[in-house]
Formats: sequence, structure tokens, C-alpha cells
Amino acid sequence: MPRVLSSEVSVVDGRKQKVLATLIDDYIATAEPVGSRTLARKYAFGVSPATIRNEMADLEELGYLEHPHTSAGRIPSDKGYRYYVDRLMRPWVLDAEVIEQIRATYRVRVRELQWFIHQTARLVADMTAYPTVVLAPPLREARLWDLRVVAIEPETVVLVLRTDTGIIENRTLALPEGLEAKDVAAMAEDFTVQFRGTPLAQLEGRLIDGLSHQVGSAWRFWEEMLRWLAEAPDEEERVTLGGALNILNYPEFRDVSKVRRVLTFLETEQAVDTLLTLRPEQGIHALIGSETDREDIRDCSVVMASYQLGNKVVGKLMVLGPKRMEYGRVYAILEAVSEELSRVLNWA
Amino acid sequence: MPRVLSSEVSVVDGRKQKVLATLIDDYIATAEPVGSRTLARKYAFGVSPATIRNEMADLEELGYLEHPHTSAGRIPSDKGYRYYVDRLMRPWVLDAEVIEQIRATYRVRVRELQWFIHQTARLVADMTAYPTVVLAPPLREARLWDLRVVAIEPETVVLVLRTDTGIIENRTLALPEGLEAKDVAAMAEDFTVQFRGTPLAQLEGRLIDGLSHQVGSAWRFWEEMLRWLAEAPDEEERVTLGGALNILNYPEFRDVSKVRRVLTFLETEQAVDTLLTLRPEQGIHALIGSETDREDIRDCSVVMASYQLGNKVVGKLMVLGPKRMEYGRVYAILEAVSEELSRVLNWA
DNA sequence: ACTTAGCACTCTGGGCATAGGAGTGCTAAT
DNA sequence: ATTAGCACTCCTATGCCCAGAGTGCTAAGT
Repeated sequence: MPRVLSSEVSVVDGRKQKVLATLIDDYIATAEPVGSRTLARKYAFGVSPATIRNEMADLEELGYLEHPHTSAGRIPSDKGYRYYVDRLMRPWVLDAEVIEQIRATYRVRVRELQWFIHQTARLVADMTAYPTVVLAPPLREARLWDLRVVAIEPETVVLVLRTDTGIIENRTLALPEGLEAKDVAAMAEDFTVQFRGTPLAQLEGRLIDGLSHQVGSAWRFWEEMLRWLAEAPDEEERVTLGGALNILNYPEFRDVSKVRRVLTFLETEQAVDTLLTLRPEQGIHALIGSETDREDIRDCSVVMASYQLGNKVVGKLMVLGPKRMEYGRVYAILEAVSEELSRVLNWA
Repeated sequence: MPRVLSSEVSVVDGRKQKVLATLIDDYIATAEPVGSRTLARKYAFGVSPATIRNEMADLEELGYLEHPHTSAGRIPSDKGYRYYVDRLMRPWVLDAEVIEQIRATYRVRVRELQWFIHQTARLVADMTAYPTVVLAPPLREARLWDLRVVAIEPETVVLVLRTDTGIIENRTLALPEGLEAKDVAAMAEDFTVQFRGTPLAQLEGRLIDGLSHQVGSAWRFWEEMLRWLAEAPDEEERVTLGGALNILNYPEFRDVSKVRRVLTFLETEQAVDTLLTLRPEQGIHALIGSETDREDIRDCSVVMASYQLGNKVVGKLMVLGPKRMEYGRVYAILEAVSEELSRVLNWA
């Protein structure tokens, strides 16, 4: 016979909140269902297990807790975690040491986006001890600012591309028969003049109007090169994964098939990509269990953050862990890292 | 009472060889210990299980087979696999289709070493269905050929390095306060003239003699840059891993702790590096189980191959799998790929 | 001298029942 | 409103048994 509870929406009672918070903390720490006795003994509630039991029954009634089976302790439901993340979780303060470690990571002279992305993935994975994914800005949407050609050997050039957002990409290419580096350089200059400001994704289409007077081999070369500008960096390199093996440390992944599901998900670029592009909001967000809407990671949670380039959100980072992940710590780390990354990417 | 056997060194008897070969083939295919009955029934030997049994007992006596326990079938020992790889394995012929797939992978205009390494790791991992590692040439040993500076913004430059072996690396850097791109470009020119032919690893030492007349900020910049030339590309990027998750498909890795051991090994660049560089031979080689001399991959085998740059072996690739891996197939694939990779890296 | 049938023996793994433990939910007393 | 008490449930670990697979040996056959 359920008691009448004051509200479905919120856990009004202060003690209920404390029970829920403590239980979730304990479960996060131990990965074992938590019973009333453990809770009463391990944490100094002024009340007996029986009272806790009643509270827990209520919390279950309200949907914040679940029962694996009759005689096990309780574990948080997705709703429980949600409430915890939104209202109960204590804000986590990072050590000065940790902050310094983040700063130090970016205190370098290198100005390659890809380098920063890599460093970030690794840094966050190491700090959180969860697998981490970083999504690079969509180069397709950036606008052409400058295209340079550097001759290295008679038939080899380095193309250096710079976008309006300051992203610099470069690639070494072989010239086709009959095309000289200085021709290409001249073409690149024309090209820059003509197309500065055009989104990279549109360049391929524009080529037809702009360069159709070129001769055969040159035409093919530009075609190939444009394909690189417009496509390659997006599809292949947008997603960087760090610390994938961290997942193996959590007891919920003692089963290889689960490990495979999750790791495959992380390595499958589209999945992550869609997940990240789904929520373009700023700030730190968590998706808990089924909230992720992905079958493969149904029993995982993700916490994601974004970073900016020129005051515009251009990329994301995401930490994936078991649902009982340490949300507080991860939030704090992601907040610090994404802020620092934004700062440093704007070459401030 | 063991029978007297004609030789310890080699399995003289033709039938013993056939039994051993067939047993290993079957075990490779099924991962289950093979019994005499299965062997006799599944493959048309003209003899009864009892005879097979005797042969198997002899083979065990000789050390080619093992017994997990009394009433299980036999599995090959490391020595058995070794014999199989050296003498019994049928040479595998690749489909024209597969060959074409390999060729197509490299039929591109890109001339970045790192790009080829990545492609190779992925290609081989996909084709063999085992995790694959590719080891890049040790840049430290290459000699400086050309160093270019391309100014991108007032305070940003792209450094393009070319070695005597034709490797091209580039990196985008921020200039320190008070240093202009054209100064750096001029310095780079000097630098090239002065140090062309010097191994990159020695550049750092030489700096002191060669550039000590430079002023403060310039000095620091070059110092930093030289550190990049001499170290960074080696430490960070020498090892590229592809298809790590393939390992999860093999029943011997149903246990997460084994998975972790192996994957951690593969991700530890140093470990892979020493394993591979210790054996500088050309051609395809297998290390079976304990032959790898590494505790973490004691029950794995690796097959490795090398690739060349200017007729000199500069890098390696390696496939890792359970000891019952498909050696024949892997040999064939590695042979084709390493040959093609060498060909294409010499920009022939 | 090799091959093979027969047979006793060994070891593993699945199935099953049992016992212990943890935790609950209810009731009744405080 | 809280709590002690207690019966009840369900999971898990353990021990046991048995079937199945495979062996090794012996003795008989070719």
C-alpha cells in the first residue's frame, strides 16, 4: 500500500534527498546494490535501517530507485541519476595541481588543430579515467581564407590551407605529369583571390565555373585537391578517441560482448558524430542511460561539453562511462578543459 | 613406454606430418582441442582413430602437441606451430581482387608518410581480421635535407621538413614575440645550407655551435623547433594501431583481463617498438607464443614484415593474433602489402 | 611389424539440489 | 513517526552426480 506522497515531481523531503544522494554516492563508489543496513551503518544517519527502508521504498515508488530482485539492495534508476545530476550532486572543486596540468598541456607553440584535439582527448581520458571522444570543427563549414603552395621537389608540393576561423591544414601531394609547382602556385593565388570567403563545402561546385578554362591535367589535379579540401578532413579525422581501454576497468564491462558494443560505438565515427551534433547547446550536459537514445550504449552515460572558436561553438568533447560514473568530477574536468581549449584555440 | 622414434629434429614420417598439419588446420579453424576420432572422421585418412591416436601420442612425445588434460583432444604446442609455419603450411594465393584492393589503397596523390602508415594499418587489419601495428621509420636517423618556412599570418609559420629519404613532415607553429616570419625564413635557409646531411638526432647538439650568435627569442624558438625535429615525431607517432577490436572476435579472448593485457601492450608504443626493432631482418617472420619473449602476449603470435625506403629497411608492420592464427593467409597479405608499400613509398 | 577393435579409465562440464546470506516488507510496539 | 522483530524471497556458492569425449593400453588381426 503506497503512502500518499506529496509530489511526483520532486523529492520534497530533505531526508529522502539525503538518502538518495548517499545511496547514489555509495553505488557509484562500489558498483554494488545498496541495502538499508549498509546505508544506515556506513553513513551516520540518525535513524535505523527500518526507517531508511521506508524511505527507500518511497523512492522506488517515485521511480528514483530500482530493485534488481527482491532480496538485493537498491540501485539508482535513470530518473534517479538524473535527479542526482540536476539537484543533489555536490559541486566538485579541482585541485590547483589539476588546473595547472590542464594549462600546461596547452602551453605550447604548436598551432595545429589536430594536435590540440589529440592532446585534449588524451588529457581528459587520463584525468577522468573514462574513454573520451573529441569532435573537431566541421571544416566544411569554414570559409577559405588562404591557399598556399610550397614546392618541395620538382613534382611534390605542400598545400597549406587557412580558413577564416584560423584553422590551418596542410597536405603533401604529388603533381601530375606535366604540371609544375610554379603553375600550381600561380593557380592557388588566383584561386584564393577568386574564392576567399567561400565555404569549403561549396568549393567543389564552384570549381566548374571558376576553373573550367584550365587544361586537362591541371583540371584533374584541382578536382582531386578540392575533394580533399571539402571532404577528407571531415570524414576521416573529425573524431578522436582517447583512453578507450579505460572502459575495461569498470566491473560492469566484465563481459566482452558489452565491451565490444561500446568500443565499436566509440570507434564508429558516425555514431559519435550524430550523437554530438544532436545537441548543439553550450555548457556541460549529461545523457544518462536510455537518454542517449542509442541501443549500443544503453547502459552507459555520457557527459559532453563544447568548445568555441571565435565565440562560436564548433566542436565537442564527450566522456563515456558506466551510468554510475562520477558525474561531479567529470563535470568539473570538462568545464575546465573546454574553457581552456576554447581560450587557447582562439590563440589568445 | 615410448617407442623409439627415428628423429627428434624432424617429423620424418609423411603420415605424421599429415596428421600434424591436419590437426593444426582443424584447431585453427575451430579453436577446440582435436581428438583422434574427429580427425579420422572429418578428414579422409585411410586409417582408424586408434592409429591416429598412436601418431598423436608420438607427436606429443616429440613435443609438437599438448594435452590440456587427459581426456581432451590435442592442441599444437609452440613447437608444433613453429614446425607448421616452417614446413607444413600450404602457401596461400591471394585473389586478384584482393591484390587490386591493396593497389587501389595506395593509388593516390598524397605523399605523407603518416597517411600511408595509417592506411596500411587499417588495410591490413581489415584484410587479416587481426589487430595490426605499423611502425614508422625512425625520423631521428634520417638526415636533414631541406627546411622551409612558410609565413601564414604575421606570427604563424608552417615549417616543412624534408629528409634525405624523402620523408616530408610539417608543423604549424606560433612565433615568439619579436620574431618575424621573414627572419625565421632566412634562418631556415642558413640552417639548411649549414646542416644539410646531418642526422636529425644530432641537430640539437649542433645548434649550440651553429646558432649561438642568435639573439634571445630566436634562440629559444630554434631550440623548441629542434626539439620537435629531433624528438616529437618519434616519440608520439611512430606506432600506428589498426583494428584493435578485431581481437574481441576470437574466443580465446573472452576474458576481459586477457583483452586488457593484449590491447595495453599494443597501445604501449615502447613495447611494440622494441619487439619490432629488435629484429631487423627482412622478409616475413612469425613469433609464436613464448618466442615473443613478452609476458603480456605470451599466448599470442605475431607475424611481422618490413618495408623499405631507398632499398633500406626503415619500418615494420606486425599482425597480432591468437597462436592459432591463420599464418598462411597473414603471410600472403603481409607479403603483398609490404611490397606494395615499399614500392609506393619510393614514389616509383 | 603395423593396424585396429575393445575396454577401462580420466577428466570436464552441465544439471540439480541444498544451505547460507542479504535484504526486504509487514506488523506491532514505542 | 520511528523502530524492532520476523517471516519470506531470491540469489549465489557449493557439492554431487552423471554423461560425454577422449585417451592409453592390450590383445587380436593382417
